[in-house]
Amino acid sequence: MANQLGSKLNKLRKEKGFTLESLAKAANVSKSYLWELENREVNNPSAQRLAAIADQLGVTADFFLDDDTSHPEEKHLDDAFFRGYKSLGSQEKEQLRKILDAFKKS
Amino acid sequence: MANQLGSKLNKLRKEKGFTLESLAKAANVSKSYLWELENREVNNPSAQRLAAIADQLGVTADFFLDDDTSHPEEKHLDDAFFRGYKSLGSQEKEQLRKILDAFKKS
DNA sequence: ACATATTTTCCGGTATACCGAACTTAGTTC
DNA sequence: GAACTAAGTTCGGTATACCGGAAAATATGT
Repeated sequence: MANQLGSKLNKLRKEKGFTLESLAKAANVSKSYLWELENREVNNPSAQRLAAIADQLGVTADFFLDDDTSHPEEKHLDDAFFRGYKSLGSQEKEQLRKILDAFKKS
Repeated sequence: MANQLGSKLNKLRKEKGFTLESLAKAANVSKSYLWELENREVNNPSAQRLAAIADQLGVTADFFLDDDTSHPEEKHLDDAFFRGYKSLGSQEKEQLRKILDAFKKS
């Protein structure tokens, strides 16, 4: 599994129930290249492709870039959530906002 | 100036008082390539290089990647929502995340 | 107007990101 | 235990990311 990016990617992919091929298709990458990302010693994917992959896995691109020293886990969950939220239509956003307000009052 | 990434980069670089050469040196990139990023029609920098550049400019790599689709007024609402979300406890965040996932599937 | 210092643009070459398709391995069913 | 299937692995080739250095262009001083 070789490198930092590789092991993170492999772990996340399996957690999300993706196979190399299914994730490759979803993120518009070849599965052979996906495999290289997970297994080769050194690699240097383009920002666009990495972002596409990260997107499918529900995280942000820098999740794969940061060396996790402190506890970025929650931060990345938050960022991913926010990105998902932004992709919604306005009436759905509105519903989420109301739910949030309800939470804040308890 | 051609592309989205390019104009953002050029603007930010000048705001921060960098010349092509000084930023290139700071971010460990060749100045010629920096120029290409700013001026060529199409380009596809690696995540690492883009992150290094973004770092020197005091932004995150995603800054160059997101297409700013949402309108500025909506953006304000979004940011406020995100701030509220982050102030929640992890259980409540988790619930919101599940609701978001449900929305995304429709 | 001329020198010269600074920044930007151009270009040839090399390394490698990324691909398609073939091959291997591991499960599953009969 | 052969025959299918789905997942993972390997590999040759092509496009392009990225570089060094040279040439324009632009700014600054005299």
